[in-house]
Amino acid sequence: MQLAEAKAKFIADWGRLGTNWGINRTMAQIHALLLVSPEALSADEVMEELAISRGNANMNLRELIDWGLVQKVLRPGERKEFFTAEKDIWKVARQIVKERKKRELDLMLPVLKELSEVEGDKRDKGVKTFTETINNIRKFSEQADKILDTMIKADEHWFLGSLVKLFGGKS
Amino acid sequence: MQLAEAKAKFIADWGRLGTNWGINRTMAQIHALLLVSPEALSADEVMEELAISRGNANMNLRELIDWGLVQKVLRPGERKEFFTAEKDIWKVARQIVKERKKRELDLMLPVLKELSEVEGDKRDKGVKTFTETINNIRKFSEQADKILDTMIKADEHWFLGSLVKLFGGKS
DNA sequence: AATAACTTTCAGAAATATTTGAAAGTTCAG
DNA sequence: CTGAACTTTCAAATATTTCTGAAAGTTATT
Repeated sequence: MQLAEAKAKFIADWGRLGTNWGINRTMAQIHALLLVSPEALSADEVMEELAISRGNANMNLRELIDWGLVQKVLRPGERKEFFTAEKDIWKVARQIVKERKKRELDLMLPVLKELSEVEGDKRDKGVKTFTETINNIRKFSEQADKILDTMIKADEHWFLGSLVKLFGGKS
Repeated sequence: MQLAEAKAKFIADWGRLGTNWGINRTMAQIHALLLVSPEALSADEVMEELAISRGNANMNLRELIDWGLVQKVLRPGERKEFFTAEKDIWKVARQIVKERKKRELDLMLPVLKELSEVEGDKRDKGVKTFTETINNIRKFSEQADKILDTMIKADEHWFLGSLVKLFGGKS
């Protein structure tokens, strides 16, 4: 397969994958494009490569920067802004975990606490099942919270090393 | 908070969460409803509680069964089918991991292999960056693949026990 | 202060995903 | 077999999300 074709396939697949995970297709595609670009690209280059509008490119680049996956690069003497993506996949994964945790798990924990305090007779089956389920989810979430915090802070070598040791290095 | 209100909040929040992860809102809401229902519910009860159509209820219940998160229950002497959700959150999480892995990671790995074999001069910067990035993603994915397989097979106690030991039990 | 070179915004248009509901299909008791 | 009680299907309607592009905003230069 030639580079151009491979690149197009990667961008399309990364976009499809994003869609399945609640990330908009274009945002994932821009990310894919920058991941495989040796140099930082301008908004115009992104627009051109992906055949999208200026507004769309701008909005999704901003979102990617927000997620900490892309950075602006300024070239001395040029007005234009260029964009480049972090290429170390371990760092990318950690950043995504960090952001999703912040946007979802951290918001969910207080809600679960509140829900676990529902009023009512504990001998009532409805109340009992509700409370038990919520408490289970809560316990699970709190454990996830700790583990993810550790992962966010961890260095790749240490983290994967530990897991591989834990789970056995050989498949 | 009273049970009815708490239930409604949980269903709404679980639905919103699903949306962020590429799962359709109604499917997540049905799942939430069944998670907190002491008894299995009929399609009619689900329709009524969530104010959705018969077709919608049927399709999303089927999807949940497909994902292994919900089971049909037949009551002796009744024609109607009832639906119940697995309530052990660890099992639920494991099941979701298992299915998503099957639907996404397992399909992605061969694609990454193919992409990593792109033709072209390795001294070309474009080819070099592409190959390196793909190989990085591939290595990462293969490691994830192993770890997830272990998790899928693991028993809760052993798995979380190991992680907690690894990451330190106290926050 | 005027202009050029950019970036950002946002209302309306377009694309995508989800839902409805009525008809068709199935199963079973009589 | 027939009809009642259900479940499934799917084309059309609706809702939601995303995208466009022109106008407004910004910044640097002369």
